[in-house]
Amino acid sequence: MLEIKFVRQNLAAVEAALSRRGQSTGLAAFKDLDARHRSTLQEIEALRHRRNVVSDDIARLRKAGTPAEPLMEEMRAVSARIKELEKAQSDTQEALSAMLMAIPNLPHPSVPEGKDSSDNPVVKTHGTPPRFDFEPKAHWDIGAALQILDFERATRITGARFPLYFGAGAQLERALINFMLDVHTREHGYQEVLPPFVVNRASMTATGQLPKFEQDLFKLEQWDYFLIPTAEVPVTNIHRAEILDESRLPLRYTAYTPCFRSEAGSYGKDTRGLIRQHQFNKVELVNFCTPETSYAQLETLLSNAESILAKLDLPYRVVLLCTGDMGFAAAKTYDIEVWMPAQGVYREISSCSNFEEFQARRAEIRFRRKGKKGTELVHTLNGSGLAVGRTLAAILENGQRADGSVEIPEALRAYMGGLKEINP
RNA sequence: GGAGAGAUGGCCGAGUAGGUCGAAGGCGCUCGCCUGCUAAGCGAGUAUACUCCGAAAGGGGUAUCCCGGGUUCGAAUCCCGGUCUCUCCGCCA
Repeated sequence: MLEIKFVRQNLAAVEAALSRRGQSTGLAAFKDLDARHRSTLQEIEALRHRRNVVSDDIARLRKAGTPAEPLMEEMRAVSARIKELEKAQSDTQEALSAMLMAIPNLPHPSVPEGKDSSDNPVVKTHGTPPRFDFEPKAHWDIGAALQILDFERATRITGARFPLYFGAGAQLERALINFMLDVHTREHGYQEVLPPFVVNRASMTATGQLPKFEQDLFKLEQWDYFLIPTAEVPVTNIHRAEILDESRLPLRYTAYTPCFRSEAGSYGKDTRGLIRQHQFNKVELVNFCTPETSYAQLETLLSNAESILAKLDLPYRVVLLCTGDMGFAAAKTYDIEVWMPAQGVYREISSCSNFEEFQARRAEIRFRRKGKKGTELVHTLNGSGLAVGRTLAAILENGQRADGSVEIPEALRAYMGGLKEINP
């Protein structure tokens, strides 16, 4: 959420920035609504002041034994008027906040203008795609042949787009989770957390999934609770409504969770394999820091996520998302894309974003500087480190051999009981 | 699922025959003094948000004692609803 004062004072700039995102702003009514809200507020507050003063007078009169009926009579009218104004005020307030909640974050100046993913510049390429002297297979075919992935049976258990792993596949997924958590905690200094996988509406609102994107979420029947689409939600909300001490920043967490996404509107896309599932595993990195350090932290976060791919010897590249491709809450986002040989493309495997104050304002996560009065909002960042299912898919495709076996990256072998390859 | 208790400032914790309570006291923290060696003592200060005035420094106002309603001239204090926490019973990995 943007600050209402900022929107008020920079309405034209906000609209311009939003049009860079390819959004129609719908801010036409803002100015009027905001003005009405503030003038009514002043009126209400003046009346309340009058009431407070007179109430004290009444108390004094009564103590002195003087009748106060006339004043009480007057205050009856004042209170009725206040109630009337408050009712009107709550309507404008609601409209105003709905409007604010619907405004996406402003892109950072370093974010290139563009309309979709084809406009994202590649900022880095790492490793070389492997060369095969045979036609590389897609990971779903490899997985099926090795009997470690079984999407057909998964549909029996649940429905389309749920994964089912067996044997070395299940073990590999688990190995990846442990490997990623170990690297981030031991080498990068993150604190591991294991949060709830189900969260309430306030948490979803704080990180920006609600109110706009409810259709993308799985909602529990009978409860106003949701399955998390990413660990970002529960982990960012750890500190909701807190005022942190500056000395604790940056606060960095890593968390493994399953993620649940309804993938509304994605029918027909990536219908096969592990790329787009309703449930998948992810290790997430979350960072709370001071405003002046957040862009340096973003670079660190990105390199922390990249290091996993580097250690696994998977070729990847980093792209900078353009204005039209960024998520709702982000000010700047890098995507890491891993090489998928069967399709011959780089596929997103991590998304690392700086949200600046956007989430912190909704979540009321502030900090106090040493020796300074007042509070400031923290900046929040997060990134996948990494999406586990997609990493497994990349390992299968990049490590495949002509005989149908798959080589396990060296860094993972210790997590696989020394296993070097998965054989049919 | 059944029965009961409770939710006050960074923390602990007073405060109910409704008014002078944004809220005692303690702890913590900040600044100063004293003292001098890693202690104690003394003094002062120490919530958040919104809004108005002001170039600023700063000042005024409103709201907030879990949340939402209600009663009342006036509510931290009374009434209703909700949420959460704790205890006991039941059930359960």
